Amino acid sequence: METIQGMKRTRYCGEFRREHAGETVTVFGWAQRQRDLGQLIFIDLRDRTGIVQLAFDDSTDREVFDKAFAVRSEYVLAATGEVRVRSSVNSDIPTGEVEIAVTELRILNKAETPPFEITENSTTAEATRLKYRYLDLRRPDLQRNLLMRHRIAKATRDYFDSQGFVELETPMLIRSTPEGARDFLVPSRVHKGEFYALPQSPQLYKQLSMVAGFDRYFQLARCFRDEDLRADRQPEFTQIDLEMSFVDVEDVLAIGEGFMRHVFKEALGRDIELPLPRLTYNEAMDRYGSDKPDIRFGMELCDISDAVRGCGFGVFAGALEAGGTVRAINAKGAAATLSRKEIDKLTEHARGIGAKGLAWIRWTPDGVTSSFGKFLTEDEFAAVLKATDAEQGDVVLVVADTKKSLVLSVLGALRLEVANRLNIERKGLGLLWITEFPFFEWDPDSETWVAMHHPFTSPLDECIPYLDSDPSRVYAKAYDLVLGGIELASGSIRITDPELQQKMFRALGLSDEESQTKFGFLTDAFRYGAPPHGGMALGLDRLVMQMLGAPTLRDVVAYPKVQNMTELMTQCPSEVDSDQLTDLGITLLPQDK
RNA sequence: GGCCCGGUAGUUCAGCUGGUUAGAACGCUAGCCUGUCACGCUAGAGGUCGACGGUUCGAGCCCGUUCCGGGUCGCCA
Repeated sequence: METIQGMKRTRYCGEFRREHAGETVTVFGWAQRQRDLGQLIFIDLRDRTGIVQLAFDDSTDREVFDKAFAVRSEYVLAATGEVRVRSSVNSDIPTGEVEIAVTELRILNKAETPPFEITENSTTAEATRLKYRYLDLRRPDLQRNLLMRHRIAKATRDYFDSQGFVELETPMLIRSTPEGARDFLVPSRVHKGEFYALPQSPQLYKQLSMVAGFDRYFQLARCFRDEDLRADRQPEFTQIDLEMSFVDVEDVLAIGEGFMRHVFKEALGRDIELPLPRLTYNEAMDRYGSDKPDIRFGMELCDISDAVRGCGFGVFAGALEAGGTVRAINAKGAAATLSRKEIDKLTEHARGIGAKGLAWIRWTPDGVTSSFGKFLTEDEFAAVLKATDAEQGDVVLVVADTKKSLVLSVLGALRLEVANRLNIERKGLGLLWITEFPFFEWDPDSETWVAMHHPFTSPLDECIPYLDSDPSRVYAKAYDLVLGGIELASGSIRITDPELQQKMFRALGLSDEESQTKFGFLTDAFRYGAPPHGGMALGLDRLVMQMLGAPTLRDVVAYPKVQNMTELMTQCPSEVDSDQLTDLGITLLPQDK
């Protein structure tokens, strides 16, 4: 092993071009591959910018040549030599016209054979790569992803700074307010038996910062939620968190749109047309069966209730009589792909998410087959075909239920499932706002109205009279930003009227004492002059994922956790010394297993 | 917690109806090779078939349990 003493990098590996020929340079990096041709050795030297070829031949000192002979994959090297034009050009790489004729080579560190090759588009199982994440991160695709993440974060800070936002850091050790997601708890050593929580979001602090007069706040905030993972959900993640004073919904949306335009332009060079399309929550549910609709393809839901009202099919008639609905999606041209067997699988899928069943029409060149056609009159069936715009080649999937919300959500999920199975092409970014969310949703378990948002969300002005009389008619000044079928951002205008806030707490079943204990500091603050304010939070990880077209968040997070909430590299979480627990006043209960 | 998919050399995979000593490619090791760039050629090493138990004369293959990884539902105000 040798030291780097006296050597200084001239240029990164990926930067060498024909015009550098003749220069004497020093490079550092990892040996991607060594090719030994006997009297001739080549080493591909790699750093985060790319690869440059080191050449050793009969003009090379014997000692240097022997050292090159001993180089293996992933050795860490320093090399000095003259840049020269190659006798045989490699047009596949940007540096392929030149090579470095090495006069000094130092092996800065050796490397064991890595458990998988450091190459782009690795086929190695993700679990293996995550165990050796530091090797995985050497791969060009992940390097590019994380460099892109850096650029996006930089563009974010630039944009909000240019719009007069101030970046404030909010605490990581905060009071637990177990309303929404589960908190991660941190035991207090000084106050035994008491706990901090890690923030699920800086929500309350950013609102307090508005009371403090900062007017416009933003932060790239680490957030923590102790809930199960998904491809687009990690237990810790980064939010682009912002809050603005003296604003209403339109002002926040304008900033959000301006940000999206800026970040897409800066990071991808892509232009976004403003204003972004908008759907109200109800429109989104009616047309796509989702509050985060993927609008990059069609297959919208259609209401066939009128076509089948009073028909002889008990499932449809029964649902409608009980105040339900019958809706359908038309998978255009899917008859060839979706066999009876495939439809059965979709039926299973639909049952799995709450549907009682799935009715269908399949129109092949051989004719129309249907699970329910025989129960309908010819006119009724024709009306269904018309309402769903069905033609030869189509498959129509129908869901009926007494609960409209169930019908919509099942069809919304089937729409995505079918689109995936058919490999339907997505066009555009699918960027849009969802507005006018309902304020409450009915929870059949507790038989109460529960908030769809946090309790500081302001109702639409015209809905305030219905707060007590008819919660179903109350809509919120809340909005989501959807990108390619995932919820990218969520925000609202907040309540600043202490009386209205109290009313909200009560409407959500919190007693005055409870709300005072949990949120007293906020309501107290609001008594000292709270400006009207609102904001939103955008998932940075999800933004990067969508901008790169990555299939999972793990591809854009440097050190992600896997589904069971562990990290495969460091093996956390882990047990701790009993001394540590004693210090915290914690005794563990015996665990199963 | 439910449902679905997967686990065989370091890596990616094959392995028939349960039947002799579990194969291939890449990687690795050694030798040869002066223009390679996925170098080439020759030889070699490398396996707890995730684990445990069961069925069987015999299990990589069948059954049960379990562990690990992925997707999804619940959950995520």
